[in-house]
Amino acid sequence: MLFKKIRYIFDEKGARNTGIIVMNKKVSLKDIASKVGVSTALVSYVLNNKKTDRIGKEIAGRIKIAAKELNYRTNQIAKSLKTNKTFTIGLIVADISNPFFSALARIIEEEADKKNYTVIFGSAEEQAEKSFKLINTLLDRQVDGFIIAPAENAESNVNYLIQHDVPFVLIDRYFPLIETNWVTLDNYKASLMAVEHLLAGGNKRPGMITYNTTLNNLRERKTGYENALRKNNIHFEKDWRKEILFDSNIKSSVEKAIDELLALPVPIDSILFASNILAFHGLKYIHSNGIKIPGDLSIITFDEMEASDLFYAPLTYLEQPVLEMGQLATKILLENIDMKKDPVQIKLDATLVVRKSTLPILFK
Amino acid sequence: MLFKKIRYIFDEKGARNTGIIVMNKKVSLKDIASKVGVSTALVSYVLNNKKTDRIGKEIAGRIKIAAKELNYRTNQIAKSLKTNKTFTIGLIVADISNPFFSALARIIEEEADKKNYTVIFGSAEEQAEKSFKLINTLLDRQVDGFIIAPAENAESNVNYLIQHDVPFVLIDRYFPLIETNWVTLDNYKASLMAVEHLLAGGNKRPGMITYNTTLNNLRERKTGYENALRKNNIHFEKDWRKEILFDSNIKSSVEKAIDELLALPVPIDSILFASNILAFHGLKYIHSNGIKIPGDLSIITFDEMEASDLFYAPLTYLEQPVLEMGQLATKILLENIDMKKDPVQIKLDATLVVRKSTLPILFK
DNA sequence: CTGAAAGCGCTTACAG
DNA sequence: CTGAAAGCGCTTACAG
Repeated sequence: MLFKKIRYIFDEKGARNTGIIVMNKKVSLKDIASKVGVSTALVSYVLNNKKTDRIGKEIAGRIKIAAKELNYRTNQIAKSLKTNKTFTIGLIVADISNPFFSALARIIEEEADKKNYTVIFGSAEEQAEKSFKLINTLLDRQVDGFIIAPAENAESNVNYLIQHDVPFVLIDRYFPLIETNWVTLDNYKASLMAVEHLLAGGNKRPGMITYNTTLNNLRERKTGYENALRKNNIHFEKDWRKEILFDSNIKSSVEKAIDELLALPVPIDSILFASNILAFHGLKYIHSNGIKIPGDLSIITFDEMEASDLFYAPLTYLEQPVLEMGQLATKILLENIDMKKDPVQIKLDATLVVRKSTLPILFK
Repeated sequence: MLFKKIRYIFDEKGARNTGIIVMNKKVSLKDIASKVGVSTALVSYVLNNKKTDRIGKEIAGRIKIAAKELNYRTNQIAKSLKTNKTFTIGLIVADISNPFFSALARIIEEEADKKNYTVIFGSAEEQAEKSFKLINTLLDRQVDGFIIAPAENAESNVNYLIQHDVPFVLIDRYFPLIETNWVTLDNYKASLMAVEHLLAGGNKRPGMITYNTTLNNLRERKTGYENALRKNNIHFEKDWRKEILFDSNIKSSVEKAIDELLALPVPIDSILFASNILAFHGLKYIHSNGIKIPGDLSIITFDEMEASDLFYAPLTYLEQPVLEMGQLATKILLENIDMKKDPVQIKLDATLVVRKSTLPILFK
């Protein structure tokens, strides 16, 4: 990756002297300095617009011209070594190919770029050990900070960052006991809203399909569901809620869960899915079993479900403010990189997008 | 991002001398060297497993222990400056949040990680200028090479990389006149196969909806379509093919295209969509107009269309071998980083996944 | 078997 | 207004 470059040797007056072909060499400050006949220090000052008041206009002009002529590009690695700053942030999510995370990645990339930061990413697959490995790999590369969607049981990772004074912002999930920056959805509120929407539509026995995890975002979705029932004087039967293991075969687990929910002595009449992936598999199964939505079953889910636009009953869903989430996380991180600040903790509201899958019973 | 670290001063024998608290300092080779009482050179050799035969076992052991005790982590920036190698690759695609590209990103990340490479990404939004800017930003950061899905008219970007001797592999698209590494789908063959599938099902007038672009992957899809008609003695009417502008409102452009295809004196009886995005919008519109698939219209599309699993007529599609594509591109790139090689050009076959949307007319 | 020294390409405190 | 020099944290050719 070396530049083939013709470098000329110049005398003090800048007149071309000899043409010597130097292969595989990028042009450095030194090349500019020797072309113009000044020190590298001066070149550095001029190109970085520092001490502008103290440097002769004429010489500054000549330096800039020479830099352009030689097609100079600063070696950020060298600069980083000296300044101890890489203008790079590490993004660690569960899986970059998950639509939610890739949407976030895109937004973070754009926000970062505005401030001349670059993004390195890694997928930790919901595994704390993988995440720890990634953190260290990226720290070795001297990233200035992290945006992380932490895995279950990754408290130690987060504490590691705190101990080492590394700026970071958690996204999507956080650990209630650890005082740090995070930006997430108000999952409790969203879930409560979802279930109350089901109840308002005339449903009496809402079920829930979620993951079996201690991740607080999903725990809050469970609590929201429970409290919505309580508030509405509906006794919560624990058989109404099914929890899927992260590392199980999601498809068959969801199918089994639905079978069980519908085989109850008094079956549930509606389902809240805790994620689009769960909803996708659930919907396919429900549909293939000839169960009518919303007639037999009302359905609501977290996360946008574009896939259901083509379904006869497009799904009602809780839309996450991904744009705001990504922008805020990046903003908070970059501020913390510039200067250590007090932790900022932000819960954003979901938007309930009502569609056919929760049509009230009256109109079914 | 500095490590708070307690550093001790040791005498030549390695016995702890004084405890001085040094804040915000990462441990360096020098710290290990002074702890063990050897030169940094020796420490470097030991930790990199170089010249192992020449270094005393005992001293090597002490160095390794000290490194572990001090929690040493090598500063890759410093190493990169010296070795002129960053173990970083740049990934430039149109949009990282596009499922096709985020799937590729995930695979590339994994392949790269196996060889201790890290990935920086950027979205060029199908704009050659944005792509050029990204290339330079990442070059400044001394990436070792690139994987790029080049934008239309980005030949100059590619030539720039060639001139500067930067290793890279094009993915998804390439420029026929530029001799370089690339991995793409055999778009011509895939398109031919798709149209012949439509014809074999009894369709007589297949239409096509694609983008108006000179990108060769999409051009090949056009040629494949034309040649399939020719091979089967069907006269190609140019009104059968509609081309959407990249920067138009995709949804309304697709709707207009479908209106026109169906308003022909003798309307088309089937449609090949050149991408999942086109198909998604097309399908929604077709469905909302009460047109039956495959009864009134057979549909086939490029790219997986998970979304249509829930549709009453799941789409027949041409599946791209994303895994193979990502792995090959990464492999070729890393080989080229290690040593300059002759260009490798690979076309991979699509898999035709037949589903209900192209049920033969006999069975409609 | 081991170390002193130079150097990667920058920045910047300091001296003039 | 300008430059010489040190130093960021590594690697490695060279000398012993």
